[in-house]
Amino acid sequence: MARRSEHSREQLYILALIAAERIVETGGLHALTARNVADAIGYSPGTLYNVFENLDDMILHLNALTLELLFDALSAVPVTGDPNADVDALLDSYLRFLPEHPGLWAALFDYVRPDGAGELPDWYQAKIDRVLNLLADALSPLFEEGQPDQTAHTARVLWAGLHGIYALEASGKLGVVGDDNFKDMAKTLTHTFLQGLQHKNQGEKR
Amino acid sequence: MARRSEHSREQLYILALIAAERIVETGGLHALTARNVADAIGYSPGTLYNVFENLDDMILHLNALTLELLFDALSAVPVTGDPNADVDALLDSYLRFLPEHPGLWAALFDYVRPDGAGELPDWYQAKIDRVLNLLADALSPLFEEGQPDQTAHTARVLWAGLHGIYALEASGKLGVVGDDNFKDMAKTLTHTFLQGLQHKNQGEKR
DNA sequence: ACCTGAACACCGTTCAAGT
DNA sequence: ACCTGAACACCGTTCAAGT
Repeated sequence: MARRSEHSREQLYILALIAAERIVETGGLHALTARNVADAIGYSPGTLYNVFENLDDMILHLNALTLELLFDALSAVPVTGDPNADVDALLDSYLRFLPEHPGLWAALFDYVRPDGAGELPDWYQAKIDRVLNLLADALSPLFEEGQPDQTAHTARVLWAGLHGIYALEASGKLGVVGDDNFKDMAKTLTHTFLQGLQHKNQGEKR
Repeated sequence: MARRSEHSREQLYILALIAAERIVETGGLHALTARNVADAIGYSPGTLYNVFENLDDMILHLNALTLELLFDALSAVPVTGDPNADVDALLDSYLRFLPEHPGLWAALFDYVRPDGAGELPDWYQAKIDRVLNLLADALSPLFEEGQPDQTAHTARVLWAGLHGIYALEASGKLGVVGDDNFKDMAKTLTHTFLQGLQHKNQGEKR
């Protein structure tokens, strides 16, 4: 049968990702199946495997798109050079982004890759690094020059911490909570953490 | 057929959870299926549904057990009343616990409940609260009396933050990393956060 | 009362067959 | 070259039938 070619490979790619977002937005991560995506774009399951290696690969591409959108949102905030103000502005932008794309966010962080999936591909790694670098730049005035590793490490810690709050709080894993509580917790973490960074030198040696 | 009753309901319950731990330890969360657990304990899939409501319920019970084990480990650390020392001791105990039970930990935090699963049951919520209270107790000297809400909130933030580091770092979602890096990040978060708490009053108003 | 195992409605993935 | 749709080996869950 077939040879429809009503859409190019690139069109199928973007159609699939748009459908995937809608599906996960509507029915959660469990609804994000190859058959559902295929149905949504009017092709057979097999066609997806012409565009993506497998479902894991498709979700990876979806998540890469999310990281791009987040990068765009975060890179739009002006940098003043004051770490408190800059991190706060990034946080606000982040907190605005999340509720606009709950499905994408769930796919980015709730999705667990199969055991044999191996390391993240370089092109994906680069998208993560780009976001982390924005945060590291905002934090950098708190570190002496020539401590890029230390700065990057700190940015990763804060980013991971924020994710943890999202993962536990917004998904209800800590129990009874509204999702505005998520914002409070994110702000507590960020402000307290920044405060700690600024007083690190006065503290006792580890 | 059947009516073997070689094991009581309680025996089946514990057998299933032990098998579930071994399976997730060996083959990851994706291998944790009703059929695999049933095979491992020598019963048919249907029997599991006699003991548990469904697979979600089984994993919830597995996770409750993990929280109990963690509580036991954490509650064994002596409390001195010095928040720095006490939180550090809790952190060390936590960091020792994780690598001893990687499978249990993956089930606790990587498992995403289906959308229709509803709120966490009270008995499960209680297990979470018990662990969080240990952390809140250690932090309490940093807060004035009569601020139990503030203390609990802060404990949740730190706990969620640590989880985020585990979730992103130990699962490779931030990219190239060894798992000893996880410990470094956990310590950075905890120490910086504690430092921030101690200097909160001197800081500028939010 | 307890357990089985077949059945139902799903999965991800592959691939011969068609155009 | 591209797409289909059947096929394979799986899922979670239910339930008539057996002891």
